[in-house]
Amino acid sequence: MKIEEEIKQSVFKSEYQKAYINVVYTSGYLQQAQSTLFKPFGVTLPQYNILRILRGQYPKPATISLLIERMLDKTSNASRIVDKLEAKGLVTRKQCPSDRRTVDVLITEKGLQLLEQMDSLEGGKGTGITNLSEDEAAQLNLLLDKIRNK
Amino acid sequence: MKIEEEIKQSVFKSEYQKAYINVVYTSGYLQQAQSTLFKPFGVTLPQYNILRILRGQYPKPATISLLIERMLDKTSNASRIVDKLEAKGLVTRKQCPSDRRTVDVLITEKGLQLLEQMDSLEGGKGTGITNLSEDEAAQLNLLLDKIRNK
DNA sequence: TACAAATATATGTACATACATTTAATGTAC
DNA sequence: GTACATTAAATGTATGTACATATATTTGTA
Repeated sequence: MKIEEEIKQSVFKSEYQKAYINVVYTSGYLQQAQSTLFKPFGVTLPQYNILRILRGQYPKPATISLLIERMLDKTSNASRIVDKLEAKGLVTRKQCPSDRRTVDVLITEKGLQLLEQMDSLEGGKGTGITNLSEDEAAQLNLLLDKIRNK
Repeated sequence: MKIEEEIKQSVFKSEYQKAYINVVYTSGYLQQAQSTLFKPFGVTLPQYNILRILRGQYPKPATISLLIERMLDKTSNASRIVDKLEAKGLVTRKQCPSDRRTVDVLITEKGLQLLEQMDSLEGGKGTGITNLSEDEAAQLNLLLDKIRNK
């Protein structure tokens, strides 16, 4: 559906303003879809993202700083999301001996197994961007990268 | 900057997965920029969005349902955002006489003046999508609309 | 009319975000 | 080596999101 219909606003100041709203709206749309998909697994989207980063590091641990650096939303609070994951037994946290300010966060076997289950879900229909051709997806990536050119 | 560099992940499962992450990341990037811009005015982004909808209706009031329908994030809680705006004197809320279940929310003079100030900000550099040509913005809109084709 | 279903809004709770502050450990200048 | 700045992580607080539930009102229907 066109963005005009989605938010029932027919007039935009410019194609730019429309694009801004469209990016934000589509992001919400995609995240909500994925969040619904993940619900049965008992992890939220931010928690899932942290788990994926940790799997990328595995079997090395990651510090909180590294998690922040790689998170999609850099201003979010990694400490507290790791709290939740730790409470569920999906990660462990222990003080790093060489620099006692930092914390080694490591995904557990249980965490790895959970991700594997969730992968099978993603493997099928994927990320929600199923209506585009590969070329269109690539084109979209170019345009989005260009937006962030500082 | 390319999304690969932004989140320091060099490998994606597909152009689709990359596009998903890119949409979400870029949305956060744009919103954070706008939020920073708006900070001095003492309203958050969701609050600003509600104010804009109310101005669109002015001098007619809007119900909470109408606000939800037009909000970018439809699952958010309009009632509580209106609470905050009311506390700041930017909107008024009163029970509608013809249907006492509904509430008439109306932007105040103070709210209109605030928006006008903020417009001047937006009017200049605009929405953050300043690196695209008009054609590219239009192309982006097409691709994003297509993603949401159910 | 009575009464169940639908609608509009508000509220409770868990989680996350945004941003400032705190605490502890490390690095560096003198 | 003490003093001060820097860094890493945690914590406090206000706001917002997601979702379930509650409350009041209206609508539809037997």
